[in-house]
Amino acid sequence: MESSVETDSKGRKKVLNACMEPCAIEKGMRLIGGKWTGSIIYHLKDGPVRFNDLTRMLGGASKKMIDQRLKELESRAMITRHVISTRPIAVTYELTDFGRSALHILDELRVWSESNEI
Amino acid sequence: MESSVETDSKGRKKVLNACMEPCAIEKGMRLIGGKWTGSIIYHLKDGPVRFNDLTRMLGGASKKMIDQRLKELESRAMITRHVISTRPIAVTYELTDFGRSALHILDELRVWSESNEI
DNA sequence: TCAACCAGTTACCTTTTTGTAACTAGGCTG
DNA sequence: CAGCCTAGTTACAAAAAGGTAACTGGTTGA
Repeated sequence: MESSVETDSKGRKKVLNACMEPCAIEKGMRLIGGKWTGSIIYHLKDGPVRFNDLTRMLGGASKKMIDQRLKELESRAMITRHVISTRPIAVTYELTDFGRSALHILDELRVWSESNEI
Repeated sequence: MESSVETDSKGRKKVLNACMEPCAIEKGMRLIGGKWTGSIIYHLKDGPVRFNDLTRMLGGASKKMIDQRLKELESRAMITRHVISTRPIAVTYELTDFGRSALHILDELRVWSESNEI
């Protein structure tokens, strides 16, 4: 991440340590920066939540969106899906330790964001 | 952000405090979560940087991308643009105090992201 | 029986985003 | 003169993302 630019005697520029494709910040953003992704993680912080309850909590997001994000998060091992009953089908989503490790970043983001209000 | 779901005696569900449209986390993500946005802010952390130097540092991003992001950031008062010479035109971009206030979040994101490597 | 619940899924359409490559217009170097 | 430098801009095309609303197939309660 410590990129710098050098100029040789002829004015030709060269970069040291360029961020090729995804540098750490970009990679991190791709994990928690998608639309609604951060919000979903944040709403799981107090324990397992059921699918339709999530859709209700995140007023602006469609089921399709939430379904997509949940699948992404599960494939990255940030949440787990548990079927707690098959009769009237019931499912909960829960943070893994890895998912939980992102919470402090999201919480700082929330505090910062709330302090930006004018 | 403290959404919860209540069920009445008839099993009907109701949400308290649903996140309508953009809750704090979503709003924050829209400020620093765009593609390359976080990286640009982060690369300005040590002082003013020139346009083409930024494009060189962020190897994977096109000029168009960077141009767009810079304009967004400027319109949100997170960076400022300075023309330092018109003859051979030269411009630098610099963080404002507001832009700088996002750095600690990005730095935590970077640390977290780097620790995720397998 | 009607209506609401569960957890999704599906098709369709629109919007947004992103990438590519060429171009501006002038200046400096070898 | 060819080729790189400055900071962008432009047009075009392709790809990805997002929203809507209906539907599955079964359960439960009034």
